[in-house]
Amino acid sequence: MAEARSFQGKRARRAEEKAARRADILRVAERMFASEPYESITVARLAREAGIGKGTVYLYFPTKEALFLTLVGEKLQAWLQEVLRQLEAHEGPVEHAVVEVLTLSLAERPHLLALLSMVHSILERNVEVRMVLGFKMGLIEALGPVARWLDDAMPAFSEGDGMTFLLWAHSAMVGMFQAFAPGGNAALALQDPRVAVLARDPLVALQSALAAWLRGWKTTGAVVGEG
Amino acid sequence: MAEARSFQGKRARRAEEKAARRADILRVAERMFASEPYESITVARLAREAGIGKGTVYLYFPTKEALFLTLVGEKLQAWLQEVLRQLEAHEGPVEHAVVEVLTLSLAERPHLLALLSMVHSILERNVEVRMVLGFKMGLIEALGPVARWLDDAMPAFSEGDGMTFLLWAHSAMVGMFQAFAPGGNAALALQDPRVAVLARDPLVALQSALAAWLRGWKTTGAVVGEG
Amino acid sequence: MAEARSFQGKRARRAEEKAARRADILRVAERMFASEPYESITVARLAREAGIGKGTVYLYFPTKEALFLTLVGEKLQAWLQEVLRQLEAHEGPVEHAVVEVLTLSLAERPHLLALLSMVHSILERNVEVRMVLGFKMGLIEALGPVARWLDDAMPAFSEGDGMTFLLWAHSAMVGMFQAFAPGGNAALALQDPRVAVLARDPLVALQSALAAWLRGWKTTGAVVGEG
Amino acid sequence: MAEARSFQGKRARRAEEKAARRADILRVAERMFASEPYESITVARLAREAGIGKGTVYLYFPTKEALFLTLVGEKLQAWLQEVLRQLEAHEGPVEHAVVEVLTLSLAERPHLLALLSMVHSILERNVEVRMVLGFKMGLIEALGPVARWLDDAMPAFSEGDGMTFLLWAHSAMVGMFQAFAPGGNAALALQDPRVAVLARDPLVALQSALAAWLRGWKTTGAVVGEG
DNA sequence: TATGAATGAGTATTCATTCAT
DNA sequence: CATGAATGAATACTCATTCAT
Repeated sequence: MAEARSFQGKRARRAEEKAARRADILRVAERMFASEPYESITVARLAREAGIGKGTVYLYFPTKEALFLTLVGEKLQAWLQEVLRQLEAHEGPVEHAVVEVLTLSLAERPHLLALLSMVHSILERNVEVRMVLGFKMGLIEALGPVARWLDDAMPAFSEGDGMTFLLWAHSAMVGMFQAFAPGGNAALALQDPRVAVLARDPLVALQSALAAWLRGWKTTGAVVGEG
Repeated sequence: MAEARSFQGKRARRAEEKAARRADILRVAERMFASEPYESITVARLAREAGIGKGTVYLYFPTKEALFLTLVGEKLQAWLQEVLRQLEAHEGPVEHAVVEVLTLSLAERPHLLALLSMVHSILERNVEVRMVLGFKMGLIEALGPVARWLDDAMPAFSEGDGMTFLLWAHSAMVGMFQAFAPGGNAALALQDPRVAVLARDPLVALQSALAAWLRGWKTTGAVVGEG
Repeated sequence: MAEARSFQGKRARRAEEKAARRADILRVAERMFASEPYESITVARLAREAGIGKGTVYLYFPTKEALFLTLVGEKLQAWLQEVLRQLEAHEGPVEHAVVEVLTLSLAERPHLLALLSMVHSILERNVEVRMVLGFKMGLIEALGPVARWLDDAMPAFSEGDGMTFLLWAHSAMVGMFQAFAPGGNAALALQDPRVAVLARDPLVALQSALAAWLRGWKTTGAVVGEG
Repeated sequence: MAEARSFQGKRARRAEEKAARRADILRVAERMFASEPYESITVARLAREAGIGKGTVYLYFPTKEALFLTLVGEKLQAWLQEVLRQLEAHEGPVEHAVVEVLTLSLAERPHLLALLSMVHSILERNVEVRMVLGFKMGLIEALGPVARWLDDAMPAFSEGDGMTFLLWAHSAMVGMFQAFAPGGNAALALQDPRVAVLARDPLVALQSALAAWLRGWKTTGAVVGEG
């Protein structure tokens, strides 16, 4: 029995170590992504910076894409939990709170938008359907509580409108980030005064857009996705 | 095939013939993009399907990216011109017309959204700043008349709001297309009933979102340049 | 008869024009080669700078290599003619004159060495045997008089030694130029003090080497090339 | 073929095994270069003939040029070591020994001259300065002992003359090889009796030229760096 | 003659992933 | 468990030359 416990202990310790190493890898990936584009991050360098072997990365994640998809999922869930927490503690008009909470919490996570914008390009290639599905189900799980809170708290919202609003918001976030905070040469081009009218602050634009949506909200009816 | 090879062996000596061949190449590119992702399109195959030599493609476009950027620009301008035409001929409430015209004309151009969603990934890499700038200036030129029409026709719009609305709409279009009409495995995953709540019709969503924006519109002030 | 003469005149004028245009092309090629490596010179740019069409270049030279081979031949012949002229007018010891004339006249033709060093790499590829042979026969024709002059004027030389010496000199010129006046990164590397011992002035080295050969000359016997 | 594939499937984990595989690659490169020009050798074929994957080549050498530069360096050092060994064991007049040793040892290494003649064309393009510098420093290290031996053993040599003589010899070797043992169509042209006077045996010419230099040697003074 | 539009061969290199050790 | 050596697929672009006009 002592032996068994010891074995259990070992396994537990092992499991802890594994989780820690997995977290390590994700942390390194996050740090790297903060300063360089996805394509320029090689698994070899990621492993080296994490102090492990290349092959070891593949003991924890089946592919490079899966690794970053996991990262996005975690950051997204953490953000949504924080959003829910802040919403539940809000004061003043709910519409105002919703807009504020969403945009301000996003401002504190500068890389989240870049990660989110990457999801579709990543999801669409090199990841198995099963994993995409897993990600999306995790997303629903994270969105759910916020959506339900919105359904309840927003006077103009009928059931399901919370989720619709969140999906719209997500689309706007991604679209505006790509348009107003592009990378590479597009960023340089945006600095030219001749195209100044196209240069907007992504978070300001998002804020205005979300507020307008809420002001003009009209329930969309029981929306159930097309098959 | 015979049609595609219509130019083979001939030499485009007059500006007219050269423009025709250029248009030919763009047409082939458009056709190919309609059925496969950008990355899988090789210049060699594009040339073969156009019935010309690889090198000939490079007589008309400096790079593969420039070719597709030109394609997007042309389709975008054509769409915006059509939008303006329909807006000027609209009947009934202007808000309703704006939403209808934008979404219905988009529905008639099934590949435009895919092209638009590609722009940022293309612009951000492999294209010279000068060319990005050229594209963006062309975009402004095409957006301008529509934006001004909106400024005038929309009671709730102050000067500049037309352009802001169009930029928001563009962002929403791109973001919603990526979220609701993804490619590859993401499309397959979206068909699973467990994530049905994430599966929306992109054009319906866009329509509702644009309408909500207009209903809730509150002038954003004279927004110029980056905030 | 008048008509025939007129025709002859036309032909003659045409012939003159052709020669002039051919010379034009060579002059432009020479100017370009003076400031950039052979590989970076494109026929298209050469034609443009000469104010003619690409195809026109090929009316005067069968290949790019042939064009430059012709250029080398002309410069080489001009140089050897000048060398002979100066040798015939020399004063003082003949050995000294030979070395001086060869190196000083070379110093006045800064690009000749680069052209000469190119010959073998060019000859070995893309030029028909017949043309290589023509070049070499022209070379013999130009070397001949100088070689014979050397045979006569140099006390230590037997018949044939003049040509042998010239061939040795040519080899040394090419070898030393490649070693001591390289292009690209090799030139940069040579500037490093750690390899200073390898950095020599090519003309000084050539001068010393030629002088040493003459001082130590011993007739090599009737050398007739291996078949 | 079986021999070439001796490593296939194995993994070189120890430094010893890695050195062996590296040597293997160099050996294959040497064999290929013996029968075809550098440009026609593709890394893909090199790898196939070595029984390894394309990528594996790049595990051992950063570029194709670096691979061949390494090859030249190794052969050159081996040759110079052999030269020094034979010089130290020479009998009879030192001048005679120097000429004999240099030319005869070269005759036993038929591909060395081709390799050496390639160096400048390779060094001048596609290789980083650092690597050129490394090559040149290795060259100095290999030349040094021979140069010093010459300084001591040759009565006519002052300090530094040994190195000067070796550099001259190197230039003559390269120049004469290119002139008298060309490749491609130039070789064919040289067989024509009309240019027989240009056809010399490169090693015989080198031998005579070196002997003449030594006979006529006059110290050049302490030559250091560029003149 | 002159033109320039058309052609198409040709290749080094990276990097995610596997699997022998 | 961990490692890192080995793998190999995959592709835009240039430019000398030709030949229809």
